[in-house]
Amino acid sequence: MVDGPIEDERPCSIQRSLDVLGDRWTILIMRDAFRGIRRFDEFRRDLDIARPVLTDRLHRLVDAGVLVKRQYCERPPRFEYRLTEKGAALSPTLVALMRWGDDWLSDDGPPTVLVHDACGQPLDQTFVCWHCDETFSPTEIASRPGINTRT
Amino acid sequence: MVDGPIEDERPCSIQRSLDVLGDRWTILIMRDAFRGIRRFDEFRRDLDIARPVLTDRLHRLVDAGVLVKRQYCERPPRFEYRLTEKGAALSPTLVALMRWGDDWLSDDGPPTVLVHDACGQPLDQTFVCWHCDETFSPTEIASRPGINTRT
DNA sequence: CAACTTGGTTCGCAATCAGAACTCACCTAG
DNA sequence: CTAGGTGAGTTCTGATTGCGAACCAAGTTG
Repeated sequence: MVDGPIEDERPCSIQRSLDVLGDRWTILIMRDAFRGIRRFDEFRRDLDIARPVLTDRLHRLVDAGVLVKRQYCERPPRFEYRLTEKGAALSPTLVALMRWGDDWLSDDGPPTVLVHDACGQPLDQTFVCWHCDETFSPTEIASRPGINTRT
Repeated sequence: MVDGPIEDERPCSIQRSLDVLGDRWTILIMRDAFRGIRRFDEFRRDLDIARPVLTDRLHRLVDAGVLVKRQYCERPPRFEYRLTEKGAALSPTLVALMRWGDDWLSDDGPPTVLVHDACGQPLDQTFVCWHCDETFSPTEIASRPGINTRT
């Protein structure tokens, strides 16, 4: 990313995203949700997180609309936390984090490889300009102020 | 992302990435670094972060090889923190976070728009399979265990 | 010389966290 | 019918971590 100024009077979107995701556990909880984990105790065991903290984080994520809590069994009462559309939209973020870890922190090769479901070949994540109809690298990014559609 | 299992005995790459980036300030510091902020006091003023915390985070980022501390002025001694190649490689992650905030947390339009430098049109971030030579959506992702290149 | 700037370090207090124990509703085995 | 187990928490207690304010040092400006 070219380091042009990304000034903004309104809080930047990274800041807003981090207001939801920005603590030590939340992103790991979302990762687990993507891996198909749904129940309180599954999260707890997988992450080895203190119960009160997990309770709090799940509630926050539900409040943020990223997960939904759903009772899937009346008797005994059992609940599950599922990704909403908003939560599922975080996949590019998690993929980007995962790939950075693969590329820069895993000297013995990536623990897990993401592949294109259709052909089984490793996938890549790129920037694309639909106007020029080409993919390009981070060095070709510029930025400009957004248009406030409300005003 | 399809919720196939992403099991791994070795710590997952998201976890590893978060060991470096996973606290309330670090990603914001990196965002500022991308915006061209380099000096201690610039970070401090922009983020409104406590000095001891900033000192600590900058040192950690330098230790992690994501920033370098460089003295650019002898008298008076002045330092700057710059992105390394490893740090610059985080741009897809920051872009993904920013776009999620734009799409799901900014009801009055994105504060800042990233564009393709060559044409000035908004960019997109996608998954691409070079084998099939096509871009695709998160629902078409699968995963498999990585090959341990060492063993 | 005094005041100011940059880039910190050292305090003490406050919020946050982890761990263990407790609760409560239900289910299962004996 | 009781004993024990599970899922999904809540409450209580230290221990960490974070923060704000103050301090410091090197250099520069008035």
